[in-house]
Amino acid sequence: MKKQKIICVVGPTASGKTGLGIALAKQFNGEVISADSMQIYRDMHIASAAPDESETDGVPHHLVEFLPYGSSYTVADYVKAAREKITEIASRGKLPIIVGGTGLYINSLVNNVEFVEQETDYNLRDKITEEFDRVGGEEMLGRLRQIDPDAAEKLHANDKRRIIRAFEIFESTGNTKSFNDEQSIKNESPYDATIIGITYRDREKLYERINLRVDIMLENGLLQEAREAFDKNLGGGAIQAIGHKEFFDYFKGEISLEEAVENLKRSTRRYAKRQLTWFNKDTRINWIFKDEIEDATFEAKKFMKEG
RNA sequence: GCCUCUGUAGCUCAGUCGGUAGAGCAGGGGACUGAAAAUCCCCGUGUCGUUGGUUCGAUUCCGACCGGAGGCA
Repeated sequence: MKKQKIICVVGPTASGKTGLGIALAKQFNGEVISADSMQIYRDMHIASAAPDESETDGVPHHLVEFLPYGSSYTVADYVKAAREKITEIASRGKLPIIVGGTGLYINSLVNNVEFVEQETDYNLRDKITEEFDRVGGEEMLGRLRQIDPDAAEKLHANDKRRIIRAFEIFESTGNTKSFNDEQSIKNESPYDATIIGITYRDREKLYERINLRVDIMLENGLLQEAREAFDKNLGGGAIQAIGHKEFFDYFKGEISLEEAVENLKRSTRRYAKRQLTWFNKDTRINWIFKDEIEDATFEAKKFMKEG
């Protein structure tokens, strides 16, 4: 079976993924599928740095700003939607270009992780969470060791979310997390992916870009957008976004605007660092260092020819 | 000019009754399979301003010098 050719553009925030993705789409007759866990939501255009129409320059963008602010979305939802988009784009004879910084989403898609067809059971999750809060992490990890020692071994007692999820899987599917994980990657990926990573060799330069971008977002009305999010007071995935929550303490009068801005810049820097940790271990990535080369698009094209 | 205080990790500072030092923040490294921009784990050597002296031994005591803050003239 011939594999479907796809291009992925990954990297930390503020590295220039969006621009590179668009440039490649224009030159190779492609369409962009976002792999960004925040750009999926509406009403956070500025904070999520979703591309403007002036930027996209006619290149179709998929899975961007299509969900209501307060809704929930999961990796499984993402992978399913992205696969459909890839098929659809390819059927039109165009090249699918995945652009984004959410490592979990990209990895799951490219590695063909197959999730169990099942809705998230939030009631079950709440129930297990209550139990966790009652007996503590050590006890819960001990119990997990009884049913799924392999999973337990990889987790720390403080890793509440993952311990809870392990029980959630066991109780809802009857299988252990480690069994499910194993099953999920049995089938070979249908994609022939060329992965291009973009970043700066000098971390300081990346951080300067981040700080600058936050200032620009503020000029573009970030505060107003955050204020609206604060007033909406909704749950869901979007409330986790960097760019809104950092202002909430300011709106409550607990910190100054200056402090809020500093917190936002710091959160973004730390996020970029985590993204780099994620991508750095993926040996398939062809890296482009923006502070060392003159033309990122030209460099990216070389990798595409090799692939 | 004189007096007092001060100079320790990138920053703010603690400390050593003389045996070469530690917190917070910043930062670094790692993990990651249904919340992932989330969540979790690990990481502190720095000419203790410079230079002499006392001492077995000085970042710690003494002197001078060079910075900084304040006070008196």
